[in-house]
Amino acid sequence: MKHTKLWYLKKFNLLETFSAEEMISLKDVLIDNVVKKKQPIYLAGDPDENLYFLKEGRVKISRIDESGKEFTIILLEPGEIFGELGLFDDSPRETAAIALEDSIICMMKRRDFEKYAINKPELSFKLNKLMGLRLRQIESRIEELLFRDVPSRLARLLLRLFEQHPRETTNGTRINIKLSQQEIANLVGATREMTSMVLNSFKRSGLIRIESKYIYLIDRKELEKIAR
Amino acid sequence: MKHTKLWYLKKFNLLETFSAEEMISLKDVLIDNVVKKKQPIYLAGDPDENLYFLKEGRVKISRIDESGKEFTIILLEPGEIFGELGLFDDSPRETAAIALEDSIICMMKRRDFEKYAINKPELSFKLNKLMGLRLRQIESRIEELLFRDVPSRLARLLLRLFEQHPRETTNGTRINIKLSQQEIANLVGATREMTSMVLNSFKRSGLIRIESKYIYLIDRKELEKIAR
DNA sequence: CTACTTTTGTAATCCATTTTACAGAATTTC
DNA sequence: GAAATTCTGTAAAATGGATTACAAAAGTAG
Repeated sequence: MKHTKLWYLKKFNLLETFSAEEMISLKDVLIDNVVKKKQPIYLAGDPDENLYFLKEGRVKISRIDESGKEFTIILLEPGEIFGELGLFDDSPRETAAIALEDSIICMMKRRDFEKYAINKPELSFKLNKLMGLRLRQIESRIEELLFRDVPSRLARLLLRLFEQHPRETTNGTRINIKLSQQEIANLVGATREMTSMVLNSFKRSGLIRIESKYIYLIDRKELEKIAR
Repeated sequence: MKHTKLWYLKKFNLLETFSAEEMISLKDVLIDNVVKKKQPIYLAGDPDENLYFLKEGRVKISRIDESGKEFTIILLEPGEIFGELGLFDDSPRETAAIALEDSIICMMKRRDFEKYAINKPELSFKLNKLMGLRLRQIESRIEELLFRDVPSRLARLLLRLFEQHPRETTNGTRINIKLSQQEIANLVGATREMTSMVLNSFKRSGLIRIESKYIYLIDRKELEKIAR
């Protein structure tokens, strides 16, 4: 965790790459879209034609196996780009993107993006960097899955979420997404039951507090100890 | 496994992107290097300055945790590019690249590559595509780790290796890399002991045959069944 | 060819996590 | 605001795989 805080989030708002005029010309290819909570933006198996920008709300990217088991690869916050980033690949998607809250998604045909990218090496570079980052993130997740137990993984997840989706309130810092235990379980790669147990043990030890599905940070030090 | 055989391997030989003249001018920035079996090309923590092309031999890319446990992310064959592909990122490496055989590596400063990429959107595109592919591959590995048991994972690994590193001999198809059980274990995310047991059960059931560390395919159908 | 090192086979024990199975709480819907 | 649904807490039983612990085999070096 070299790049703390919002480093990776803020750095990669790809739309920033475009100038004011370009943004105007982009309007024709960009289409805004409202997606209701729990609705999919795309599912595994869909053809892979668009790129998306999350303007408002929260979206999760998940892999779901035949039996319905789900693993959530990443939670996105506004400003982030998604939609299998390996450009110009016509194979169907292997992930699903699902809105966790009512969200506004802005979408663009891959081909159109490609046109812009040709004249804007900067754009390709940014995308490259972003993908490199995602690659690393996901490699870390594998390492966690293999070498850490559930309490450690959960502590790590919470710390990550406190960094990536923080919200300072009068009652302390909280993760600014309402997550069910099932969603959390999908993020750490454990069962809902196990997640419940560990989460409650964290509560009892005074590491966190949960109020109407918002998780508040109480004792970062101790959480970090468990994260190892 | 949509893209069978050598699809992803052959498609992405980045050096192909360059014309004959360019290759000549590239000679100044490309440096050949011989690496002995078991020697690292780079280790986690190293500054991240070069890109590499594997010309001859085999290289594995691994994550190794503090206690020395290793997980091998990918095995590379000649023609493949490696070295954290998120260009222009100066953070230190998180993976290690280690030669599995005596290998010839061709290396290039990131900055130099960058210079070429600016005038060659095609190059960035290819790299993008490659990274997208690696991203997917690694996401599949996560899914496997979470949802499949060791026999299934091992069967899948073998099938993958028979596709990616095949060698037809008079005694049948074999995986053309000598892998110890430990290496295999690192690839499936299991212990050496477990890997030994399962590998032997595969032998006993007549799915594979092992001769001086080369694994030969006998019964693909049955292997696929176990892979589920 | 012999000694040394690395790799392999196997099996008993242990343990973290899943599975199964409910009951109670909280939310959403009508 | 009652009924239906979806979430949460907990705990006993089952289990897949890690750990531990050696001995045997294979490979390598002197």
